[in-house]
Amino acid sequence: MTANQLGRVQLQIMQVLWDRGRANAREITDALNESSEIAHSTVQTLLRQLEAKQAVAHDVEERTFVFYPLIEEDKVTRQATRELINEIFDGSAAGLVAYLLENEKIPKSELQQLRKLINDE
Amino acid sequence: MTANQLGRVQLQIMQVLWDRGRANAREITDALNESSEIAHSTVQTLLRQLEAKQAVAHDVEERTFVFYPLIEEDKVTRQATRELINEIFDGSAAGLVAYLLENEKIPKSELQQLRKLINDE
DNA sequence: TGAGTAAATTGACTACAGTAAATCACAGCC
DNA sequence: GGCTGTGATTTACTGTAGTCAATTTACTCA
Repeated sequence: MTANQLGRVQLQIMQVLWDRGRANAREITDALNESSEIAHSTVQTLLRQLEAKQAVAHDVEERTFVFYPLIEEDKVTRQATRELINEIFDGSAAGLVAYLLENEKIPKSELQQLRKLINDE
Repeated sequence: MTANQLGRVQLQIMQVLWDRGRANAREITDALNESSEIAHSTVQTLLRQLEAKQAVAHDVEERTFVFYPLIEEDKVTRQATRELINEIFDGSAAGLVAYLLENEKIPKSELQQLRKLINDE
């Protein structure tokens, strides 16, 4: 199956879980509500969807569900990045790097670190 | 709202148009069929959707529609890249660059050019 | 034992991408 | 004038994300 493709809000939920390791639905709703309004039942629906695609699982503790991630953040990062490279940058990671250097303003301090990185390659 | 957000196949259609400047539905279908099977009527449906969201427009020539892009490739590139940075890399373009340098094998020859780029910054 | 509460479950709806068959319209041909 | 092929239009269906309200379930405590 096309298992791990996440929607916008689904991804936000995963990020809460990656962050905390485990959390119940209420905690996730509260966390998401810090950036934008979302109903608790919506979060629960999305948790189900995530469970259906085996992105998360849950234990029962004190009769509430405590969710935890099954897929790794790194895998999602890699996959999302790859998708951008393939669909937009014609498969060239270097093309994306060049684009970023030319078009995104990167703070001096971070540029310094990147310079180090690239010279070590 | 989600105005200019393109689906997977919609993007492929746009790429054909950016490439050629203009093309009729048949030509687009043929181009897409080089990589994977897709019915002509599907392409036509998607062209309508693209027209509805004002991503393309058409002229009539010899009673067939000749489509051309209304949105610029650059805008889509920028927007897709920004989305990745914001959703996955916590808003940090430098973070994405670092990730790419560390995780994507970039050919030596291209690394050389990137080095030049980054040192000019 | 019954009220209150918190969580889970159910059900319903919108929106959109992708899929494509069926049908319509017309121009050129025999 | 009817036939055929091409392209446009119509219609229709699936799947999935996101949205929630309403209902059910389960437990606590007064």
